[in-house]
Amino acid sequence: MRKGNDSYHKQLIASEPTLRRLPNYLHLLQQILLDGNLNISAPTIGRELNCDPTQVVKDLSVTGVKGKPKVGYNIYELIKAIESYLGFNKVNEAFLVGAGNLGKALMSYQEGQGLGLKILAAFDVSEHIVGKKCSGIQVLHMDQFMELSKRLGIKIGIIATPAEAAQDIADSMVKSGIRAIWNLSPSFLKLPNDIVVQNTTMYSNVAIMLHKLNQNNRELLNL
Amino acid sequence: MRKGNDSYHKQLIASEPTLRRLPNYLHLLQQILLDGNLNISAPTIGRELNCDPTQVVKDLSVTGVKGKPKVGYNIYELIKAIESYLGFNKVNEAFLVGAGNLGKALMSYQEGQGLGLKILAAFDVSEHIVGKKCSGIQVLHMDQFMELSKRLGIKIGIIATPAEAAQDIADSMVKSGIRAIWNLSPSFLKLPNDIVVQNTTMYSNVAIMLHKLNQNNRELLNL
DNA sequence: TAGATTGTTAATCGATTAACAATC
DNA sequence: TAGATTGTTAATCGATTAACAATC
Repeated sequence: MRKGNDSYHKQLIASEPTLRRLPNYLHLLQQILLDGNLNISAPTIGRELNCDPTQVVKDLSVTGVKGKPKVGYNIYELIKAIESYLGFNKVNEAFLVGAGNLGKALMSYQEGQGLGLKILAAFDVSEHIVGKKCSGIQVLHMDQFMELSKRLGIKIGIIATPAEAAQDIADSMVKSGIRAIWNLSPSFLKLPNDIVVQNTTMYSNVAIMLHKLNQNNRELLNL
Repeated sequence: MRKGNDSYHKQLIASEPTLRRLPNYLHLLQQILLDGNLNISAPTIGRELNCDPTQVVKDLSVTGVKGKPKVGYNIYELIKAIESYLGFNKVNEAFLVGAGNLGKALMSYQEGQGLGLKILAAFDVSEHIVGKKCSGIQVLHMDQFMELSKRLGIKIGIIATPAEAAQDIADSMVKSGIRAIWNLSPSFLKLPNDIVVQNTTMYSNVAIMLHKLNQNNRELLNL
């Protein structure tokens, strides 16, 4: 199976923690590249990102990029490899539902760094926002969602609505052929198993932070 | 050490995955309680949240709440215990810096479910927003941040600014006595080790979602 | 060459899952 | 009582860390 080809790299499956760290590396590398550097070593990355250098090496190994002892990794090559591994280099077209504050925030992200996603259009039901443009993205009425989504063959849906509306929207998304849903509403979606769902609730982050803070306080009090 | 007291529960340390799941349980329980139910079993929670019942049992055990075989847990008791465990029952006063779309989204969360945080004030530098109110929260100029933060003894800071401004703001926060920082900007902060930092970047979520989606596609193609 | 760094393999650590006794 | 469910203990699984040989 393609044994003779050195440049061939079997797609390794990264663990979720690794997957979560890869964008951090990517972000750092993009900055370092701007500074005019060509190579970077795992220990340097570790120092910058406050994590273990051997873990950096392990994480980066999933991309198939080989570093050189004493020199490190070629930054440009690494960036391209991570982008490719994460699918950030492809045009990942998505529809966004919910053009409130959170939806607008996502649309403005798009203008800057990009998120690996290309939001083709946003949908809402409020008269105040439908028909307007946010960060260059047209906001359409939700009525048009199903037809447009089907016609354009959209595979990724983003939900940034209040919790109550989320399940119905998710169902519509699945019906229209969407395969992956990024759910930023604080509701748990019931969906077929073959649909990829990524829940991003703000709550869990606060929970972890408060717990660490309380833990710290307890240690200070010697409990 | 307080051995005779049955109601005494030594504060167990939950793993980060557990901590991440607890708010999900909490959210479900709050809904179930509204439906008029009094008790809930781990298998039921598991079915609702699509996760393993034994894991639910293990996760809930950190709160110290005891369930009854065949009956399950008392929902109200469980809610109170999780809230208390996560520190959501206390008034966790916080200052928010950055009243753009993301900052506004956070402020509107506050009105609804609450996030376990009480945002006392928001700060920004833009004339367009300074002096206004968002979701009932006053937006002040960043110039006032340090003094007010010190005077009120604020311990939690939230950063929802562009990446460039984040490090300076974080430094100001530390200087003014803040002990925990929730960083929603896509930048890595360099801070003293005793400061609790919770980074929440949108990127990692997209990364995981795209990866799962591509993985799914690959499976469909039998690769 | 010497020393730093990669990259692999093994060891440890921790979380999840399974098994089962206790109990309502 | 019988059966469902808790809750603990053990087994498995997986991720991180450590050790070290390879190599530039």
